[in-house]
Amino acid sequence: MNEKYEPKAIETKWQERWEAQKLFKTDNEGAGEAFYLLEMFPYPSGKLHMGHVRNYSIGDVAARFLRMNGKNVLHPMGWDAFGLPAENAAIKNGVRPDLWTHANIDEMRAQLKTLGFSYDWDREIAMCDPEVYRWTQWIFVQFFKAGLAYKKKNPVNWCPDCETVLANEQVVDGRCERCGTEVGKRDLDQWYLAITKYAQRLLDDIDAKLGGWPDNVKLMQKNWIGRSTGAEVDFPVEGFGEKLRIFTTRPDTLYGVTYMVLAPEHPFVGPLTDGTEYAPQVAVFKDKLQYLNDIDRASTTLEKEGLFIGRYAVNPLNGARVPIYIANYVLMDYGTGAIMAVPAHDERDFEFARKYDLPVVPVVDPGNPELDLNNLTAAFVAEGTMVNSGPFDGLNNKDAIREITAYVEKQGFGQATVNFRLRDWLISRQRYWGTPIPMIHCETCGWVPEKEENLPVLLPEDVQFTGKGQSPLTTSKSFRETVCPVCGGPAEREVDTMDTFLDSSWYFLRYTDARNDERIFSDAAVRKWMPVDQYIGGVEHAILHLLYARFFTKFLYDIGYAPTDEPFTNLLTQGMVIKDGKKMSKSIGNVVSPEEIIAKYGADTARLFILFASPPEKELDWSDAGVEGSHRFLARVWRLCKAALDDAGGASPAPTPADCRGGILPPADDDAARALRFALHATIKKVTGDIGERYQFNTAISAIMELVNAAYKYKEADGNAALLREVCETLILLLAPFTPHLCEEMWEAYGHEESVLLAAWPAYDPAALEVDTQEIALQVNGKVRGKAVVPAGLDAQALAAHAQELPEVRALLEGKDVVKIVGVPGRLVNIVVKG
RNA sequence: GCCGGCGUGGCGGAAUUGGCAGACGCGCCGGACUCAAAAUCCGGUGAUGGCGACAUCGUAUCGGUUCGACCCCGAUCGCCGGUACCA
Repeated sequence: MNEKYEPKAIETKWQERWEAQKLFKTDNEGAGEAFYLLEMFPYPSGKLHMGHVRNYSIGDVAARFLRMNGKNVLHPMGWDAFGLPAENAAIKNGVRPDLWTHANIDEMRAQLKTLGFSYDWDREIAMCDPEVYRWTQWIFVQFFKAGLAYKKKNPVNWCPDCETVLANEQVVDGRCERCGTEVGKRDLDQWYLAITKYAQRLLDDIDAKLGGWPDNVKLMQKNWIGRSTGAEVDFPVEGFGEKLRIFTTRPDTLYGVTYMVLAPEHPFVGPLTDGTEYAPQVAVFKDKLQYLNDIDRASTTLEKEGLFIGRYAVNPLNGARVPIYIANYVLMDYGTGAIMAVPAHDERDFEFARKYDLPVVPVVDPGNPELDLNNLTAAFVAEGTMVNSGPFDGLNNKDAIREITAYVEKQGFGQATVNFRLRDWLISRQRYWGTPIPMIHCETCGWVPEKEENLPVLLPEDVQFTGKGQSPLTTSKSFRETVCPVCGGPAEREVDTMDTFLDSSWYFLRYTDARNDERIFSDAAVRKWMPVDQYIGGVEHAILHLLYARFFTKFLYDIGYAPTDEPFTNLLTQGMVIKDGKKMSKSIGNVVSPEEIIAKYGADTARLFILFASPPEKELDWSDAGVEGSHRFLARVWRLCKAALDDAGGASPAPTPADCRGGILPPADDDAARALRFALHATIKKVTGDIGERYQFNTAISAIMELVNAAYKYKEADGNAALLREVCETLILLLAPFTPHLCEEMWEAYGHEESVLLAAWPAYDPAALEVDTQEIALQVNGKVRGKAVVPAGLDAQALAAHAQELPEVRALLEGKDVVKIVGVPGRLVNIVVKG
């Protein structure tokens, strides 16, 4: 071993050796219990950032730990390679998107290797590879065949900057998720996936099957799916042939309806007003709304505005005649686009009623004498007793929901319904750099899928990147013109490509059998590995990616391809990397580049610091001084292990770990040695639990630091060289998942020929943790008043009894009246006294 | 607004779930080594009072439950995240 810890040479040496030995290659037939460990794959932007380093360091520690524990670990990496930046580069600089992307992939792969991550590169996939997107297209065809992919003309979210449509999920605060531009609306004919058909299952399985997911992610998905139960009720309209259907979650308030509201875009608005004196005002009102963008339209702070349209509806329950309005606060794309308004019990309706002087009829009585029901100052939305509701008076309103719904159904006025907030997934994109939608339009046969044996439908290369609102594929005549797979007549290909979220919705399945060119993956392979045992990634994917991936997996399960209908058993969402209280970003200028840190301190230091600074799921506050500290620690470990090795007579003959632990080396059995052994085995126990069960790497590292401190103390006191060597040998194993290069180098110096990754994870020896006595705290009325040494293993009662005899306790109790004594084994004795 | 989460030294964070608050690291202070510095090693470091063994206070604030509360309950304040006329 060198005198000094020099990471540069060590890291390159071991990275080359690992690669040459294919150390990280995983065999589908390999021995050991299968464990699928996955980190979210990156978009190949070209440069790794600290978020990546954190995500992949967490995964790599887990992977190496599991391997050392005898698991057969699948730990793959790939590229979410389709997407806008490549296309923008093409528009701006005329670079081919595929070349641009592959250059970035090469650069990022090299960076990942300099960090020493243990990926099986033989399974690497890039979603832009035709051999991969072939299967993305195949899945789309299966969706189509199952009736779950359809084309529909609809007002869609349109990003004027990206010049493409966006899914609801990709509109964040009324802005494009990708570029931040305000999103508008356009009427377009687009492909959808019917995710709403899976809404109930996606919701139910959150509680039924996602026990290993964080609660906040589960809640976010639940809210996003947004199930609400209620009833649809038909209101006859005076002088109009059709009934007006509304959706309500509060059928108990049906007797309190004082007006109706339609969304301005509601199809009835025209027929109800055309040719009437109200028509011009209605036109003006609708016009005004058009000028509002989505952000203002959706804002709750926008003042409610409405317009009476001159017609009346009739409440089917009590025959009340109520006016019909159109208003800006009712949306066409939820429920039926029409509501019954109950101002007494809905805040929005109340606000509107006050403004337009509409009657407020209370039907739920809170039973609060201080509240004047006939002069409400705000809507009453809580529980209460039914009033003004004919036969339902006197019921609790919760019960009335059930009773009135049943009555409505019996009378044929409507029925109980469930509504979801979740919309079908719009997947068409007017872009080049994505998976072509493998559909063909034929004048006679309509939309038909490309034959599966003809997949992939390749991206054409003879396209022009104009950057204008149409898919660049439109400009390729050779692509567009084709023949109908059904009738053989002339036909046209779909020119839009797929949302890139489709790629990430199934990539994890492909890793199980990444080189299969006949099937999306073999049954045996997917059964061997799926579901992913541990998935690790950013919480920003809590809704979009994780919901889509669940949807795809359920679908593939239903058609017999996936062995489970949930993809990810356990999920760890890692926190952001921040600096000076803000997210690292170029615009703020607080970015620390991983390359810099690796160049200065080495990959091991970077990995160690990023894991030590914070528990994985929390935010990580970057600190340059902290990095320095981590580096110092590694140098300290190096010196300790070198000294221990030299003092114990060098590497030769190389003892096996078992020799070291079992004791062919001279025994040391004094108090100091026993204390160090205790520390060693307590550390093994703690680190094993922290990595294997809790995923709390920061406390695992601090425990290792404590062991190092204890070893130094022992060494300073001229401790036994053989024991010190034994401790260091185990220390190397404990640290190996975190700082693999350093540990390989030391492991080799300690006389081992095989990689430390192939060594067995140390097991703690319970015998070393046995003690005769232990120190406990002495409390009086819950306040610590002293310490005492007591025999180990006393139960609560025996401990309390023993305590009474202790001189320390007697001293504390002088002149006091003991009420009782509480003993907590191994911890403390609390003496409760009077006065 | 609604739904979550969080609030602990100068800083990052421990306290494995009701049992010795502040582990570990950073920073700072002191000592050893050195001609000197760096590096390294050792020690100290929540606040207040005391030379001192020690005492009092202390986990956002106020109150409660308990022998015992950072942890459980109630109220308040602040920050973060999700979502938002979803009927």
